[in-house]
Amino acid sequence: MTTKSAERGGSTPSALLGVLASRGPASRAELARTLDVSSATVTQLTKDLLRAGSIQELDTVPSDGGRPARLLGLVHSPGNAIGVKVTADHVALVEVNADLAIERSTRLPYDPTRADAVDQLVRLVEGEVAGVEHLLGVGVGVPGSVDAQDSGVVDAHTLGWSGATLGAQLRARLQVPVLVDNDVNTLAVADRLFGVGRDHRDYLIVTVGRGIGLAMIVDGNVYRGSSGGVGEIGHICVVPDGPVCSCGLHGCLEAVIGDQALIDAGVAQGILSAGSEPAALRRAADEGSTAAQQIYSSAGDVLGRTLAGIVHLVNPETVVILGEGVAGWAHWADGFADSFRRHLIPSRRHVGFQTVDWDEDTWALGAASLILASPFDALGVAGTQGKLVRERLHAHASRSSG
Amino acid sequence: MTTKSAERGGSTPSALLGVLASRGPASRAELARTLDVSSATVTQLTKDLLRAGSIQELDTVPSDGGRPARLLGLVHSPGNAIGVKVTADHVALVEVNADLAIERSTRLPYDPTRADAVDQLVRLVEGEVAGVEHLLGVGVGVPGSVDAQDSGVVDAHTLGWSGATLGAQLRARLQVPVLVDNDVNTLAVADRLFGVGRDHRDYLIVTVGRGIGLAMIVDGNVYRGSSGGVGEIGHICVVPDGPVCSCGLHGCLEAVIGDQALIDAGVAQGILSAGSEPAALRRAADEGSTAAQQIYSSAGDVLGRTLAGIVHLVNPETVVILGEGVAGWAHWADGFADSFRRHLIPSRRHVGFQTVDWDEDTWALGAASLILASPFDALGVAGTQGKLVRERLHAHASRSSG
DNA sequence: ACTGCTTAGCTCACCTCTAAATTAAGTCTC
DNA sequence: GAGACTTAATTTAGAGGTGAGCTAAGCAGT
Repeated sequence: MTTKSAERGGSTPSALLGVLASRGPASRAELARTLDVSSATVTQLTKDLLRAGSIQELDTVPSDGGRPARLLGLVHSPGNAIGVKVTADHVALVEVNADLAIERSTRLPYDPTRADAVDQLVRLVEGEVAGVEHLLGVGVGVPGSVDAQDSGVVDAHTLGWSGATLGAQLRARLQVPVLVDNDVNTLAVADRLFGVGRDHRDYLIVTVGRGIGLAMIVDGNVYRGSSGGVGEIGHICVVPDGPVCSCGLHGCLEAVIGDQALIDAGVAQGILSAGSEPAALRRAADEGSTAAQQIYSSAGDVLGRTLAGIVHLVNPETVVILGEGVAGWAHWADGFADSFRRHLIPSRRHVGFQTVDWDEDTWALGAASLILASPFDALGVAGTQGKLVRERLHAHASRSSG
Repeated sequence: MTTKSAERGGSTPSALLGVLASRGPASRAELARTLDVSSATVTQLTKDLLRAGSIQELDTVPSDGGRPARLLGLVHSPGNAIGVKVTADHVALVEVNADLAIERSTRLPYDPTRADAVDQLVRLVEGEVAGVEHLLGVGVGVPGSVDAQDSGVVDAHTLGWSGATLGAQLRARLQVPVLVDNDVNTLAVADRLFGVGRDHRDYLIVTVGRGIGLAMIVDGNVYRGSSGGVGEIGHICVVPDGPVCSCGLHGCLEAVIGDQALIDAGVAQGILSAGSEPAALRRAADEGSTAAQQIYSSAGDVLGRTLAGIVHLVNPETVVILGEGVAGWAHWADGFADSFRRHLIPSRRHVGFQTVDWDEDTWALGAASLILASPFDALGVAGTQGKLVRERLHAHASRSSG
């Protein structure tokens, strides 16, 4: 019966700063269109921000038939954000500025199965946070489900974590805002802010690699479902009574086309030795091994069939494919494209898909974007911590001495 | 970047009337909780409505520790709604009052493949509308995708319609507000207002019968996707290279467990004659035919596996199963329940499912609920037509002579 | 009867944003 | 170079909602 979020708390001024920070100078009219508020509101808010010294008038852009626009820009950079991606064997950290440009990047070995794993992680992040000036906050991406971004309680099968109070412990020790979310969701947040998603309101992000993940963008926001568990497509059954999966079920998508499954297939065919890395299979395919190519293409076939079904279900505008696996996408592509089209009903054949360049920092960048997206969090997904980020944004932006 | 709907247009006073109409008298405090607005707002709005004569103070309910509440109720019934469900061979119509109680119900033969099919439909509805006093509007459910409730352009493969301007034509001739939506979506709207969905914000509606359909409720609202096409699960491929489907693809869910597929299986096993009705198979199973029971249970198995995958994807609180097919649910049940559980990862095993009693009027009731839900349409899904319904609601409620 | 507690409902100051009208500052056309 | 047109920005009145603090009206224990 009810639709409004309980406490949105006037996020518009922060959103205004956020746009200027992440996209550079803009005119008032542009801001009004981007933020979908009236130009009257923008006039009011910019007046306040000008008086506070947070923003300044810059050049006038040449007219194209009407009154020329006056660009507005930030006086100071509003500060940096730190992104942390946790995996089963390492932690990747990045420090980025307000437009998600990397200032520093680190990878550290990490064992999440230790009893004091969370404590250990806190220490690693602490080292990174030390000495960062004007830090807006820390974003964390984990391979598992998270109850809420601002509380940050993590259930992650692949890390062996259940009910880990990651958010609370980081917050307590770091004394900066901390947001935690599922790793694929963080990619979706980043993509929506800085990537393909700027032009879409309803679409899917799919990751291929060690696991197979998905994030769903609904009406412009990442949809988290009833308990933060949207997108567990790695455990959709695609081969009844198929190979056993790490989750205990049979024939899961991940057990059929995840990195390990592809390697196992390579070993079974005698083209890889046991314990090979995903890159080894890719090299084999690159070098012309038809067996390796066949493994990729039949994985592409399964993925295409599965995603076609998902497209029937959720009717996205497009599908964006990400993850370590895209490095070998050239080999997936044929099997995938054909299968995807072939399994779509005619009225959905227009739905496209695209891969996006991948880098080993991309996961951590996604995590950092949780912080950078807080100004735009009109639904209040980021809760108290998001509000803290917005306060810091204002404080940093209006600092009196540059 | 933007999240707000452009024009919500103060639906709260209408929502207040809507609650009183559909759920009966309530106290101000109850209204505030139900509508998720502050009690201050309710005081203001009820004051206006009391002055306008739309509502009146009724009994005082006994206290349970605090100040006793004064119930508020409508002075006049705000009027009736008409629901229309279109199928490939007939049209079902109901007239309901504000709490979805049936006042009249009709079924008429109908041929949607005729060139003047839409015109014909308009005439049928026109007959039903004539003489209805205080009509709030007409809701229509169609088996296909609809661009938007208030424009009502229909693409329906099973009816042979493509770009049919159903909404415009009905509106022009009937001179009352008309809302059109996919039939499964109309069930979801009804369920959310009057059924199981009152207690859920994120869940799924699944229909079994001639086709297999689904509706997704996201944050309390029916999600329509990028082009009104959410829920086409009938054409998810569940058996690679399986039987050919009416859509031209192979192994679609509908081609495997739709009514026709079950009948075909019965014919193949020699327990049904060609051209039998779904009820014939059900009777056979009722009477102990193990072949018939086997058909149902393996259909249940496929459905369970598919829905488990969907639960992994969208993380609903629960799944509600509806449709003509629930008449034979006792036979589906074993195969389904086992398969559904078995294909869920442990952390999702708590997700339940339930069937709801079905009646041949249920589809048309869903259609009618589009009208009754307009007062609660905070997102503006129902657009201009929804606003017209709200205006009528106010006009009827405050009419001076009862 | 008195105190404390709970829930219901009202008043009021205020906040956020909007629509409409107005002013500002350019380009284009003849 | 005078209007016509276009787009940018401001002003103003007001819609629609909130939160805090208040009063009202019951219950329960002493």
